[in-house]
Amino acid sequence: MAKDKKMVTAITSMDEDFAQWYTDICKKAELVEYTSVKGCMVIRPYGYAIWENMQKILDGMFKATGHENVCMPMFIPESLLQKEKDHVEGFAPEVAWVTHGGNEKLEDRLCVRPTSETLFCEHYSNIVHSYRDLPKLYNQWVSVVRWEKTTRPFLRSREFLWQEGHTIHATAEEAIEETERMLNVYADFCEKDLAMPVVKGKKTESDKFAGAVSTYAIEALMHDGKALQAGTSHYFGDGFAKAFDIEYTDKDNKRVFPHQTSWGVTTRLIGAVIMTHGDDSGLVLPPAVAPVQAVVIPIAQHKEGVLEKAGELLEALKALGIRAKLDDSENSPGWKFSEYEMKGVPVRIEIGPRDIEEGNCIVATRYNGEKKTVAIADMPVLVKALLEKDIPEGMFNKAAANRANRTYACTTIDEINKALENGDGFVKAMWCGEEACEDEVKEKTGVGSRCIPFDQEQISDKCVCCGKPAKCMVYWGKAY
RNA sequence: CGAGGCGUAACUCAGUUUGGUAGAGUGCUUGGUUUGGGACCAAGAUGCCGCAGGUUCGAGUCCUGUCGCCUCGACCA
Repeated sequence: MAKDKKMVTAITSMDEDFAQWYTDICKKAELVEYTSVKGCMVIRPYGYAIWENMQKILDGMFKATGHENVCMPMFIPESLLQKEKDHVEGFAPEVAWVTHGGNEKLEDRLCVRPTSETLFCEHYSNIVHSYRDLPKLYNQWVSVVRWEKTTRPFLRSREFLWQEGHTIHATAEEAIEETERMLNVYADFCEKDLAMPVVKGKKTESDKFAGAVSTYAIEALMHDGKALQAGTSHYFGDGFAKAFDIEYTDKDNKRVFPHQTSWGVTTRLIGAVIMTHGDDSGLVLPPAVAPVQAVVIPIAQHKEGVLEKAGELLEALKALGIRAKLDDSENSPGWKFSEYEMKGVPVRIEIGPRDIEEGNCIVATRYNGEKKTVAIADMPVLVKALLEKDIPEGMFNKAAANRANRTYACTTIDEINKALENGDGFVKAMWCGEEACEDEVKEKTGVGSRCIPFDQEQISDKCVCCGKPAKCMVYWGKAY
């Protein structure tokens, strides 16, 4: 039976087992393949193409805001890693140490970079001497290694690809401005290009990056109601400069410590896209990062004229700058429909003998399953409009609606627990600012603080935990 | 690091209880018929049963050890 066959090949439904659904998509959409090293995966061409598209857009945004790309070494000497106390304490447990061949005996052990603040600092101490040398607005696209205990494709791997921006400024004001600017760049990218709504905010003290004065983050809510940190931006003050002896001479010939920032996003964004937009038929990609934006599927392609017409449609799409593909393989049309749905291709165009006779084709949009008949002559322009406007907006609104349904404003611990009976989600609740209350909320409800959003609301005037006067509203949630 | 699960064909797995010639479906190759939601028929190829010891006439199956992977928790991009 055809029905049984479909059961065999279908992915696990997201309601049944969200984690399994996620891994099924990663494998079936040919994004990743496991390797013999735990937590280290092959990012396959289709998955890597998504990352390349993300890189291209983000890199353009970085360049537009004055940043330059550099490349630091992969290895960090232990002595260098240890210069900033909080930083090393945060990262030491998960660094990978290098053993090497040959006779060379290293007094100073080397680790593989878990992040590159220390390398940038060492470099800055060599090249920053005068206020004329500032600012330096650097970024690098590399991989880093953190020896995580449990791993999942894209969400937590031991080696992952990212970009890390590291900037150094004459004043605190400039550095703080930079920190906020880059958080906004990330938020814009997520919302416009990934169609993924995010909450911008500040991390609590306990959740700060190791060595930072303050950490900002964008938080997104996944389809299952769990929160995912999609990007971070840190303000370091002059702490690293002091630890690494970075000093410059200002206009008044005084020795001054500069102020630094760092900010990053990773291939985790691919995981975020999967878990924000995906459905039981597979991946759903936002057009901006989809390796294939439109796929043309010929029906009864052996019949006279069908492949030729399909080829014309392909060329018409390409002429408008659309990343289009024609699948003229021998697989059945039904197989192709399922295949490109699994791969999340935003738009599908069907063309068969019947359509050709009528001068039409069928345009199907992935995220909402809509199919409509369109005159062949109008198709390319229509598809372009779909890709640029209707689909990203529709996807964003769908994700935003899901988040709204799963966002609960609560004034007491009991209310939080009651709200979470409907399923995981964001909890908006007031906080007094004490770490003890932060911990207690997590212990009693399972949700931890995600961030203190810039857009504050007055849910009540009392802390959700201790009832004392509240300082701010916090977004709480279960984290990935 | 704690708890659970799993390692047999490219993939998903059966076979392990009770030791006796290595199995199925999918996929792959070839030929033909098909094509508007994972098509059909026919013929074919594919195995260090994770690895190492042990018990035995004989081990995928029993014993010991080991390595790896997955999921869930705690920690983290």
